[in-house]
Amino acid sequence: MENHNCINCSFKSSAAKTLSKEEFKVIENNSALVFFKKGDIIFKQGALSTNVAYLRTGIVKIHKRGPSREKILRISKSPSYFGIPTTFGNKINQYSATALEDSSVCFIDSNLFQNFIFKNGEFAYKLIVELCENELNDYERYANQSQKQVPGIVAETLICMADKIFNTDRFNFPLTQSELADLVGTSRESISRVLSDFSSNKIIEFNGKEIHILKRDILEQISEKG
DNA sequence: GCATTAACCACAG
DNA sequence: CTGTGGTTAATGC
Repeated sequence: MENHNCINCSFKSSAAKTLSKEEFKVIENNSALVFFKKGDIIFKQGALSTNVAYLRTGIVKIHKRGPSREKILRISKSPSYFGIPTTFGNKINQYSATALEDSSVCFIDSNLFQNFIFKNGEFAYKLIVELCENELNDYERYANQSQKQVPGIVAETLICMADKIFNTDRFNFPLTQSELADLVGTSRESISRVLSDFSSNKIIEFNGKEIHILKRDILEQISEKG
């Protein structure tokens, strides 16, 4: 287990900021800080879940086995909890989490975590806010994605990544094309075609993993048109 | 009918 | 892992 100091951690969640010195002492002794490499599995669907997972740094994908392929449910960026539903909703993990970039994760004993929720209203409230925001985001994506055509969804996803994850129009795309297909519910081939199409129309530029959004206005139009 | 969209397959860098 | 061509099925003028 990594030596770690929670009270001085510069990656605290907004919920954790409400904890007292004493509570940090307790959390320090009942949590583990683990570093993951890109591609490492953080926890796996089907395994027993005994901890709450907090993404301290990095980016992960949350994914679940479907009837034929893997479905990517969400991309989660630090700082965020990403194992709450699977810890409290069901003893067994209902989904997997895999690091898309080098990441660090705090695993917190779930009994202790539960205790904070009981004892500390502000902590609980902050947590609920985070869970609600995630849920609303998911609803938004589901509503859009089930009705847009492939270019529309891909455009939406690129814009979302630029705005919410990387905060720039030029970034290293964290997913393979096949994973992007699993995220938006289409085929790998369609993704390849749409990206080439965007590229030949000079809407985006990409070589390998690096994506550069050249014409954001057009991309937004495509996203809205569906 | 004819066009469009996208999935599935196959094969090649 | 990605790019492309052929084929097929569904849907919409």
